[in-house]
Amino acid sequence: MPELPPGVDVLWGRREPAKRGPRPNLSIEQIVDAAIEIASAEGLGPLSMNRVAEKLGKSAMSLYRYVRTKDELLQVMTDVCAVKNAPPEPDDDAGWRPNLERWAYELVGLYRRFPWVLHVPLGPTPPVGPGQLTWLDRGLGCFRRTNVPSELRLGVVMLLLIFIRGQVRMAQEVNQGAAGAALGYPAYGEMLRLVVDKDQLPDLARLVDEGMFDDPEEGMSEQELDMEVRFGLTMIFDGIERLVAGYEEEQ
Amino acid sequence: MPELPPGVDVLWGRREPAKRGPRPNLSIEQIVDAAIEIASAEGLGPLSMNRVAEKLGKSAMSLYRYVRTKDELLQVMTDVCAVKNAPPEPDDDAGWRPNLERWAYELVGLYRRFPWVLHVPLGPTPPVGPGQLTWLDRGLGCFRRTNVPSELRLGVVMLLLIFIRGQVRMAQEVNQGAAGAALGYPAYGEMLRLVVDKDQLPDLARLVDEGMFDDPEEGMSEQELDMEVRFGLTMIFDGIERLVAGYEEEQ
DNA sequence: ACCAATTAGCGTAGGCCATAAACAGTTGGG
DNA sequence: CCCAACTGTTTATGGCCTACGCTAATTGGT
Repeated sequence: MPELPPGVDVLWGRREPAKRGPRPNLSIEQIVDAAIEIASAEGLGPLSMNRVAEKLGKSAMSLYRYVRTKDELLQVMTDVCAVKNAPPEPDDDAGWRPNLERWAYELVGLYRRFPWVLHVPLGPTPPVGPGQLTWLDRGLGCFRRTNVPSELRLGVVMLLLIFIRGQVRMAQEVNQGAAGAALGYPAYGEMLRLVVDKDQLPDLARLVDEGMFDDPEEGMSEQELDMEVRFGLTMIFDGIERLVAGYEEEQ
Repeated sequence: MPELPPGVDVLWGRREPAKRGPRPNLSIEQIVDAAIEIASAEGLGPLSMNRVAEKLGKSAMSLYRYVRTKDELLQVMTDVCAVKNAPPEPDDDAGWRPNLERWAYELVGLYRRFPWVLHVPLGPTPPVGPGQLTWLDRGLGCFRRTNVPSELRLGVVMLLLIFIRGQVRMAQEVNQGAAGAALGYPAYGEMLRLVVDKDQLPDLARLVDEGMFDDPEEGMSEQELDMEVRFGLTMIFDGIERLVAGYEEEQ
């Protein structure tokens, strides 16, 4: 059996319990839960091995009996997060589009509830944890009653995964900017007015003049965020629809 | 005049030169160039203030006369990168789609040439540097000869920015995985076969059986990468086309 | 001509961080 | 009972960013 990348054995419960030695006073679940709690409350920045251990009343080094490295902990955290927030089961009576739309908006909700997931650095391999693979599977499952070829299914689901990740992250960025505005920086629209030149950036200048960048700084409501996502997703789904039109319902 | 966020004054050349004191033996351009060189060659990980200073034959602390913080350096680096690789000028005789497609593929090329840009942490505000704003402007400019409303223009260009960022980053991830495969991990398809259960992840299992995850591990060629991007972009552009169809060429 | 103000570059040091290595205490198998 | 395995801790190393203070260079004002 070849060696698996870090964290995979943990996630799939393939780590054999120790036979000899003192009984563990800690568990991976506790560690991961504590880490998730910190990250959810304060972000990835303040998440250090020391903080996690402190929260558990243990020493920092004790964690390394359960986790090979901090990066492994991060990878496991993200997958556990996906396990605890499972994707919706596709409804075989509905069409692929409503199913996939529900899947997409659930994913948006997950990223919005756990923003730090978007900042976890990429692991040494593509995702192989049960959580992320389940999300992938349920996305693919939306095409179960169609004849869409496999490559297209994978392409479409990947496209959605990528876009949703990016979109929610961008929304975070804007919100973060609004927070910085409270710290003394001028609002985004204000700053653009200071630097955007009508001759050098004419098309952008027009939008700035129309005040298109003025409102979002006030801290977008969830509704507005939803709107942004909805816009992009609608466009993508329209594209998908044209692409898979020929294969639909040809059981 | 309100205080601008870090780096903006530098990028727009609004920092007044010192009147008194010894002449600077260094310049922001040199520092940024050196940093970009390091990041391009080895990535963001080995990029430390010490490395940059070392490359310039100076001490680490001397850099702080030109840059307020390391994060400011990173923000400036990304924008300078965008300045030196300017977007294409839209051709007023062509339609919006070919123009926007050229713009999109140029952006793909930029991210592929400077992968570290995708890993620069987000700044305290949305981008306000001349480089990034120029890219935004040229994207918007593709709709110059249409009547597409401003909100839609912005939405479309944002959608493309987000998707391209995510897609290229994902491609990097896969390539990185292939590199890790050389380090002893089994190939991605191999790993999936180890963990994917036919009962729990049926739709994914089918793709795994078909060998859909087997080839990309060999280190995708540029051609293949282009294919992946092209697939997603085609889908998006089809969606955009439907969305803006009503406004086209109604001068 | 000269002093005071300003600035460039550097050395030191402090406070974080991840983690390698050695050690003390606990447990089950032979 | 004793050894081997295992847990949790202590200690130590090396890296990082950067606050602070110093020296030396340069210039404006008088």
